[in-house]
Amino acid sequence: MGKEQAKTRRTRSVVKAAKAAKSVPPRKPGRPSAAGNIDLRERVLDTAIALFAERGIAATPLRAIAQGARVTPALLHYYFRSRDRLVETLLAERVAPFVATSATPLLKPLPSPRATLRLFLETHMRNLAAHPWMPRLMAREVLSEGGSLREQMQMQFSAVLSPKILMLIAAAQRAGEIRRDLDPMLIGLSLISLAVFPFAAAPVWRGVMKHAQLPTPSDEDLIRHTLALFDSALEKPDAKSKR
Amino acid sequence: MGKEQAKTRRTRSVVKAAKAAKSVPPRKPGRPSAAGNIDLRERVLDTAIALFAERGIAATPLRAIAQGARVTPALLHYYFRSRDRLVETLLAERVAPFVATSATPLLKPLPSPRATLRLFLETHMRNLAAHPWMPRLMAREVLSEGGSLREQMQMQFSAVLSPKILMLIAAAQRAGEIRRDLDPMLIGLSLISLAVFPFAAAPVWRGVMKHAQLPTPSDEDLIRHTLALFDSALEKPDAKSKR
DNA sequence: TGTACATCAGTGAACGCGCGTTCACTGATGTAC
DNA sequence: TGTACATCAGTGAACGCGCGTTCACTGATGTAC
Repeated sequence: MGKEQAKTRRTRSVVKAAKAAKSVPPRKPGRPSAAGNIDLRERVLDTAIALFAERGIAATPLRAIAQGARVTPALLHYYFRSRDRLVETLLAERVAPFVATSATPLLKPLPSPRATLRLFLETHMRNLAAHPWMPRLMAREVLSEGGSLREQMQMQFSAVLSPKILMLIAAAQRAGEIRRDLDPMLIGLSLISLAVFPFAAAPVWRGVMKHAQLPTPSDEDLIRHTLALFDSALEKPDAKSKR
Repeated sequence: MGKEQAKTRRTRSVVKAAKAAKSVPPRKPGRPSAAGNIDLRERVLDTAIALFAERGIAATPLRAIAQGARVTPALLHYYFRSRDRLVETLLAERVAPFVATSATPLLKPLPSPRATLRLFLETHMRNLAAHPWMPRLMAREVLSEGGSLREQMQMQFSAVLSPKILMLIAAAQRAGEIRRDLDPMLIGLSLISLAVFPFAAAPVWRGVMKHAQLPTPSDEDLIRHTLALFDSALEKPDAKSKR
């Protein structure tokens, strides 16, 4: 239908276009990328990841993202080509940098493995606190059986984070810095649980606290508490009696 | 259209029906509830909760549940009237009993608050291990902003579990059974994290372990490990030096 | 400098599809007489 | 005992709706000459 009109429109300018095409080795004719579009793209990505973390990826319609970012649904396809590609983009431009930030202490280890582990825990928790959408997205989508993010995040974790963490734990055990009677794998799992779950569940327990009219701990309180727990939990059971 | 046929069909038997209706004070005429339908209903509920835990509630179509339980989508409406009511039924018949089981140690506390806490942790983790759909459903739906389960589960937790747990922790602190320098609220949060998250994330870390060709800890290993961590983490920091 | 126009970012309206739900209907079961 | 039929559990096909996606199109921007 309208395809004919578009073709006509293009044909009308073929001669001039050919002439213009001859004079453009370094710089194509036409308008270069405009000014405010980067802001717009970022706004869409921010809205998308917030909604995904809140409702789940599969349960969030593109129209909701569009409405949240005050653009048309067609724009999302103009920028990202498809819903799947939008999710991929989110992984590359939001999740991957997040993982990289959390991983920095592991890439420049301190002399003491235990201190490195502790620094990782602290860095990771500050990173989680600074990006509230991340723990919730992790807690939800990593669990999804066919989740689009899951395989990729699983790969990033198993490839980068988890071997390094396991090695640090084992090294700390060998150095006698932490108790030796626990499985390094399970210690790592406990650390991730202590770091991620409280942030992911924050809206729930903050709601419970408010309902009970109790003071709500801040993110900083939570980080301090978890580090204190880390300090004592892995202490070697010495001569003193337990329980 | 067909409504007319149905009306005719009913009209044809009005006389007999009126006669029958007169002779039924205690027991209505007609066929009482059949034999195998309870199994079918349970099968639908089992399928539904498994799929909800796997994909998320909002992302699971009724047709997928019907297919999984080998029934027609229309049957789900015949049994549960609507999608929302199916979710409510699941809460009442699957989630509530689960919460009740986990709460039993809290209702019959031992003399020692610390021992009661430990028993709760153990009971809760065994309960989680026995119902693999539960930790995943919790980890996912409790986090959902507008989740249908969230408010109700939040209410059950804030009404029953969380005050009792907080009181136990405070009592154990007062009795000198555990360290006093940590916020009871944050201790409770850490315990729930340690109990729930590893089970919810089990498919992920089991996948990572398999990929790295490492032996995978069993549920029982995880429970033992977490209880050992509980024992040492809350120990009072005595005279001996830390770190 | 002026003007013609290629190219850009972005849109409104419509598409087919799968969703939850509804509907008239069926064969089996059990009751009444 | 036989028979008429009310009531049951369960179904196939279709409903309207909201989804992701596509399409022809527009006005603004910038370039070529």
